[in-house]
Amino acid sequence: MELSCKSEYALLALLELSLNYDKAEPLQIRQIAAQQNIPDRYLEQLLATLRRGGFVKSQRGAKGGYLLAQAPWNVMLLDVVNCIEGLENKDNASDAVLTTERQIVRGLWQEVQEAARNILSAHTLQDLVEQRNAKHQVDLMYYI
Amino acid sequence: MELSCKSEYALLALLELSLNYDKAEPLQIRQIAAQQNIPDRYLEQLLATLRRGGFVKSQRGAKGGYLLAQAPWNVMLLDVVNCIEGLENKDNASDAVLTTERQIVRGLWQEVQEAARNILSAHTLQDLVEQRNAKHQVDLMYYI
DNA sequence: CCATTCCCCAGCGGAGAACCGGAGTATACT
DNA sequence: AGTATACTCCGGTTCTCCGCTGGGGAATGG
Repeated sequence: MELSCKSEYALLALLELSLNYDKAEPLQIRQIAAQQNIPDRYLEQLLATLRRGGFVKSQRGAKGGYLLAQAPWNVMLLDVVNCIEGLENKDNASDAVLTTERQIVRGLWQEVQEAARNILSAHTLQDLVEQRNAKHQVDLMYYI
Repeated sequence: MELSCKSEYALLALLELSLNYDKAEPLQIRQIAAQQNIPDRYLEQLLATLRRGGFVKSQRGAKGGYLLAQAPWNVMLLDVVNCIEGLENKDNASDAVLTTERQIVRGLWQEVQEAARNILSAHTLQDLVEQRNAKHQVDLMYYI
């Protein structure tokens, strides 16, 4: 389980697109990148991956950009991370001759991974949006 | 949170040393490496790290080798992984200007990490030993 | 037509993982 | 004391991936 810079960028982009979900016009890479301080040429690749994963739709040409392909409450964060991080089917069954001790350590690792996956599959993009809005409310209150 | 090959090797070595804990004589790198199919010159480095971390004691010279520095039930797996993986205090507070969205994503990541840490701190080397012995029992039953 | 925007491929610098060698040093056995 | 054994410390190599940048091409709206 990995939550690298890559995943962070992807989640930020999807969050930004979620905030824009009700509007009809697409968001452009540049806008998202500027908003979240992400290098735009890099974000482009991540969005391409997300598009291939079916998370976003793209529209080319002038006034083009990206749109969320699914409703924010239907997108589990685990799926996003898996898509972006690559499902990494490790050679866990390789060698076929794992010592008893190795099996045990591997079992432990499975446990850890599952705990992580449980958390990530318990949240959707919608949750992030709501957290963001809640936090924004608080910030506004302090501002006033 | 990372459970790389490195950590696996380290845990295997410590597990092997735990099985040897009651005996007085030390285990040599070669023996551990051969037992678990680990490249010995690599294992050497990991054991050096574990020694600096206070997990094992070394004895030089002929009939030398490694010994567990603490009782297996006192060694939390989380500590081992932290020692071997490096505590990696990321620059989470860097820039100081994290967007609201970034804070949220970071919070999510904290959640995941804590879940992983909870599991790793809930187990000690002793648990691994017991699992191993239990599994060995089963294997013997099948063998008979 | 043409500016805009996405699309694809390619590479680069740095970091870390996994691994290998060699010279030095402490210890035990004889 | 002398030698073999084994750890210790220093370094280097290879490989992969991450984060990032660049160039050329294709589609689209005005």
